[in-house]
Amino acid sequence: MASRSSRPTMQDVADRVGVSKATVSLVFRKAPGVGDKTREDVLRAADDLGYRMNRAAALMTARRSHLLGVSAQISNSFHAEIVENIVTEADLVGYEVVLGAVTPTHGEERVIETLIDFRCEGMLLIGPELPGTSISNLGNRLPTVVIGRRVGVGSTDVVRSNDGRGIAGVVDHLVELGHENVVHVAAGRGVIAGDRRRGFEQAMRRHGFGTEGAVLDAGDFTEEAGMEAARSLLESELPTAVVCANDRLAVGVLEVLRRKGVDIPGEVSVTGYDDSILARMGNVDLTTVSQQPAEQARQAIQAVVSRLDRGRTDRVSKTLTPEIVVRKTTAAPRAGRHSGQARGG
Amino acid sequence: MASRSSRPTMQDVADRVGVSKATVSLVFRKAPGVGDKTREDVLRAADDLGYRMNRAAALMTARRSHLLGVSAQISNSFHAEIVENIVTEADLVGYEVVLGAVTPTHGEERVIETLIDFRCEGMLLIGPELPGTSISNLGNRLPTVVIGRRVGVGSTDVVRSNDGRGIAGVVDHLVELGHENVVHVAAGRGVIAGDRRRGFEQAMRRHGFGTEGAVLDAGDFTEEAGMEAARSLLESELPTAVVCANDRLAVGVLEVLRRKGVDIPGEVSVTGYDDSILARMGNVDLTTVSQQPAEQARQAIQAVVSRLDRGRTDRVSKTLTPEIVVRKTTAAPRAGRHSGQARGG
DNA sequence: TTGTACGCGTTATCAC
DNA sequence: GTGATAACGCGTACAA
Repeated sequence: MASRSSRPTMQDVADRVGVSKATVSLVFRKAPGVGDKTREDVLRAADDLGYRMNRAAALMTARRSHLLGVSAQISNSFHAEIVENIVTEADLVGYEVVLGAVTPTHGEERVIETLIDFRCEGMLLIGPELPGTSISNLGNRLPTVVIGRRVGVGSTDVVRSNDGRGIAGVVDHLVELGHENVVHVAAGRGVIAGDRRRGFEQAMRRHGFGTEGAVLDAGDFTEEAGMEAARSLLESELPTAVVCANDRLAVGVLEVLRRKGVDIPGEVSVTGYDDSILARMGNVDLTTVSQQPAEQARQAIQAVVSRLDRGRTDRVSKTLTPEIVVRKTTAAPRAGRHSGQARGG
Repeated sequence: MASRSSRPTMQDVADRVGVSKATVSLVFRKAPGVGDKTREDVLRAADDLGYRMNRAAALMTARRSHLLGVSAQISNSFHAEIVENIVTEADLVGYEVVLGAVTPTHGEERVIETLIDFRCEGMLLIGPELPGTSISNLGNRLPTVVIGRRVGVGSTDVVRSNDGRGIAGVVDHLVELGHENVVHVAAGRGVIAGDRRRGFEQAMRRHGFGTEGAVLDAGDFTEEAGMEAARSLLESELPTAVVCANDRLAVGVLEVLRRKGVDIPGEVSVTGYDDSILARMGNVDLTTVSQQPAEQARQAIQAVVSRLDRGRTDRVSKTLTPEIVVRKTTAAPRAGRHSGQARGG
């Protein structure tokens, strides 16, 4: 009897049916070249024995792993939403996702190395803050898709939404409402933060406003940074509108302003970016910008898979057009106010 | 020269130093029995060659993998917060986390099977909705810790916060404020939802109120379910307070009530559960219950690791005491109102 | 420290 | 077209 103490192996299944290991392997990989009857027998025997393939063993020699690495900052609900869509899409094309969580104690480089160690064939980076050269190097090692930001160097695939245009839409909206004194709460020196900041500055200048002193760098994309930025704003005369680099910052800003009794949007308008669940719900009702996470996930999977399964080699760079979502945190400024920090140009 | 086209192997490193594979293996596993000079030589050679261990190969024969599987619903920011803490804690004790995302298209069973295939030695389930017997079976296969819920059967380790008591604290708080007409928005038939629902009913009865018609089942823990529940509440006379099974439900409830012009907490008080970022921030300011995610993560890691590294065999069941966090969505009911749905008992 | 026998699928290559 | 045989991959474990 082929019942050892440990788990059944492929050989056990083969013995039971009276075929060779190789045949069993073919059956499990759904490869052609096995007769219908044999195939059925193998599957039944495997089922009887409770056999499951040993992934470590398979991974060791197989050319393909059908594994995709995804690095994301899961505390960001926008990232989480993209991840969910990626998992679904990957499933549809026969791939499995290995998810690496980027946290304050676990940097992106480390997460990526781990994903590679797990033999991922392709890599999806959600909103990476890595330098472009690092991303480019990674892209040379294996098919990589950057989601949500620009990459200046190299030939890595990119799926993103036009951040500059998204922020410009927000500025246009505010200017239409009559705002002249607008401040941007930026999120540090990363590429995404930079694009949004530049988008803000350009839009302001286009409308004839200066940008001197109109940008306040919160340092990163968290609620805490937003709260800190708001406290800093409160130290001098408030602008009539605050354009935040993402929803989390906006939520932090709202939190602090509101606690100080500032009426939103009566006294100050506030906007976010991402249209995350945070923005859509519960008394926040944030005017923000949608980045179509589901669509970005779909395109990203298409991009890796076309390289992996169909040998595509040319660079894909897909830029979606973001859409402003006007909710309740923006309104016309109070009459009689003068512009303060943002001086006319 | 040992430069093949493919990646360098352990043998390449060994050849370069003039030692055996076995020695190199020992060095990389930080095992004792290698002289200091040899160790240094090996590390330097490995560095020169750009050698990285082949995890698949190691996993195939090694007794230990030092991998922990974590199943979580990352769209839930409370889960995400626990995951982040787990990653950090695992790091400190020399383990790596493999994260499985539970989504609408990816059930828990499937996620867990995948984690096992990856050779995880221990499993951490965050707020699982699996039947107790499935969890118990899993616990018999490998060290498992359930986080955030009770498990009636089996001897699986559990780290949780006392949900019944948490909800009771909320009810006490509302009753103290003078509420008599309180409705609970429940989240379906899962264990967590059940505990909270029962906690609600018991607390109400303890205060002398009936529970007939005082529970509205929203079906699950999402914002959408909360919105639907709120619409249903609006069809008849509103209660003076709504106790939701978690923050996401509460946020959905708030969203709909507020859009209908209901004053919170003037007309209706609303409470959540989890003290997630959703509750803490941005105009929501939700009265809720803290479950100490960092502490739960810490204890959960301690639990698996004590089984894995120190051979513990007795069951661990740690129940933390939740703490109510009173914010701005609860207040005394308007004078002159009569109790409606929740009839006195 | 070092041989060296595994472990468990995969992938040629070969026979019918 | 079906299936078998055997070599192979890359560390680990254990005896020497």
